[in-house]
Amino acid sequence: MITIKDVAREAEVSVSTVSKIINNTKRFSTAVELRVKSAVEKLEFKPNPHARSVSTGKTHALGVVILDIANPYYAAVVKGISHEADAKNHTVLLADAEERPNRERDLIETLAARVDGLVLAGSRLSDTDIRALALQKPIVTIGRFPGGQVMSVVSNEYEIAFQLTRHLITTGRKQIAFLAGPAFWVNSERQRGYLDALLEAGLPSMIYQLPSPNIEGGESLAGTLLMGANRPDGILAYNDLAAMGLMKVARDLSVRIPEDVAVAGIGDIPFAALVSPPLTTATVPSLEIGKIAARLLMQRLEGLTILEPSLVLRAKLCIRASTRIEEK
Amino acid sequence: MITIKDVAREAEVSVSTVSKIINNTKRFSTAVELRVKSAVEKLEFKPNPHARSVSTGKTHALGVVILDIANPYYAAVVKGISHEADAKNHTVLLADAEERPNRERDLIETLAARVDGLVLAGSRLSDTDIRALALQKPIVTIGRFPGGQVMSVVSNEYEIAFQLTRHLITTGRKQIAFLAGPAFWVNSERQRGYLDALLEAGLPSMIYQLPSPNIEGGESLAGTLLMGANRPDGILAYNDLAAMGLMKVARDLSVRIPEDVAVAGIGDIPFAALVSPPLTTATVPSLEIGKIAARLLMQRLEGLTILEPSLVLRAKLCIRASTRIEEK
DNA sequence: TTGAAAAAGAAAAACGGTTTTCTGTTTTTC
DNA sequence: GAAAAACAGAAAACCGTTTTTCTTTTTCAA
Repeated sequence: MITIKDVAREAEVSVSTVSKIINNTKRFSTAVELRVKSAVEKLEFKPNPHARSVSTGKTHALGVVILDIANPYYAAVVKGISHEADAKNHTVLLADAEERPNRERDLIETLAARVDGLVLAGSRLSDTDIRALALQKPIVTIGRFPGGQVMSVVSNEYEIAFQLTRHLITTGRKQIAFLAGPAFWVNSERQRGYLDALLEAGLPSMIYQLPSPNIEGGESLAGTLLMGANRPDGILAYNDLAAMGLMKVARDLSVRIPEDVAVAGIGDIPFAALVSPPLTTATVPSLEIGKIAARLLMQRLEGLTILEPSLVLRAKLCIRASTRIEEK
Repeated sequence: MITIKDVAREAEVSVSTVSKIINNTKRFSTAVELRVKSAVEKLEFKPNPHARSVSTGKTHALGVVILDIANPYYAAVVKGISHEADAKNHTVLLADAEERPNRERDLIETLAARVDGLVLAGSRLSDTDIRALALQKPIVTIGRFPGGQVMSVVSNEYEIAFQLTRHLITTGRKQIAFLAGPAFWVNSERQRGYLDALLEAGLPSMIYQLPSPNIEGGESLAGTLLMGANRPDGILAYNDLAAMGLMKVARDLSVRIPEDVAVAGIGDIPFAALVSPPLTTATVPSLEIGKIAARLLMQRLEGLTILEPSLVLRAKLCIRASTRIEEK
């Protein structure tokens, strides 16, 4: 390993001089500056980030804990975060919680020690836990609203669920089910939106709990739901994955979509447009959400006072064929 | 921040004693041991990993550079790596190269400084570059075969492409196109398999270059391919994403699958079973590939001589409706 | 009982950086 | 033309660990 000492020797200056020139924290004569820079070039010196961190207490890295890397929704969020972090010369370190709270806790702990701040992209921890973490290290959550020191970026969950449900009602559905995700903020809001839309129309509600908010979850619920006594004629799923899992089983069972059952998801992952029929959903600005989260975090790291520590970005309806019935 | 010094003070022992007890690198009297351990408990002391790394030169972390986090294929690979790393108490740090070689280079550089070894899950760098990197730090590639010091895990690409193509031929296809991915080992092998199968059957080959090996790539190629003068009646795509992108456009253009064109992908990502018709593909043991890659890397880190630095795992055909024609 | 070996634990050096302090030279300034 | 200020650069202290070295005590065999 080639260290700052080697550079100092090569350039015939002191170690401190090299350090200051590298970080240009002080100006030197052009002669010295040149010697140092060419020595750095020649030896291909890369400052050891660990040593740097020990010394400065900063890492210039952001940690991102993803709820589930297999959920394409988070892929876009991550790209948003990365782009913003790149722009400010921060490194992004990712970790996949695999929907397991204990694993998430471990990851946060190990990651926290290695970065300046954390983004929790879909957490399974309690609000209290997250608030406690935020006392140690700047944290921004995505899709959660823990309050306290925690900064948050979310979208208008209530509204889109309300609108999607209303859309289902508009197409003439009378028995609309909601496939609920894990009991956290996002789900509550979506569920509220769903319920309020039904209330408004005077329709009954049917809520089913997804065992997991993904393809398998949708699949596992589909059997009872589609073949049960009172099959719904409309379904709003917690997310696109669950909706798509359900649609697969529907196809296997020859339940027609949207004729027999209309299905809507939330998220608008790239695959939502690929299935047949294409999935009605809500387009969540995931890239933008990631960007804002990163921006918020880095502002906090720079010591700026965050004016709006909680931002709500707007998702929009995206009506596709899975709910559309041809005009009769 | 609470440091080892605080613990030493609290336990009324020297710093070195604390260090040695924590890493149990030396035995102490039970009295001292107890004092130190309860001090650690009480103060919730977590050793600073950076300081540790500076001192030991080890990080106990593996870096994983993913070609594209939006490609679900890699999600499974990452899970495989994580599980194996967990089992040996290693931290996994992920980074998303976004299919951009320059970005990949940067990521590798920053990550290399923070970890003990690297997994490149689908690289865009040249074999030479990768070999050069492997001289600095242990590297295992997935889906590449750079040789030199580089360890590799791949699957039987040639064979599955051959079999898929032969399958298309068996279903009566005469004009079979290959949508080629980036010009690296994986693609060459798949292409070879494709070509050899055609050769065997005495059929002509049609190779189209995907602008990018993902949904958009498949979509952008679909227009000319499906509406052009000599439309193929069978298509083997470099991967599932490209196949699915193409299928979407086909549906929009009312080209029937598999009646007009049979389509096959490679990878068997979870979504391949969800589209309509379900996609014929090759099931690549992605989880297992990740596990083996991690195992290989960690063995090398432990100084073990790697007996087989290059492993080939077997993928299997997965025939679904996108190529199947009902018996007439 | 002695005296060498072993044990227990503290002190100090090291890891690779950054930052503060210090020491000579040049420049200013009047 | 002398004192003060500014400048250039080196030296030393420090960050939080581990590891080596050193000192003091204890143990145990002869």
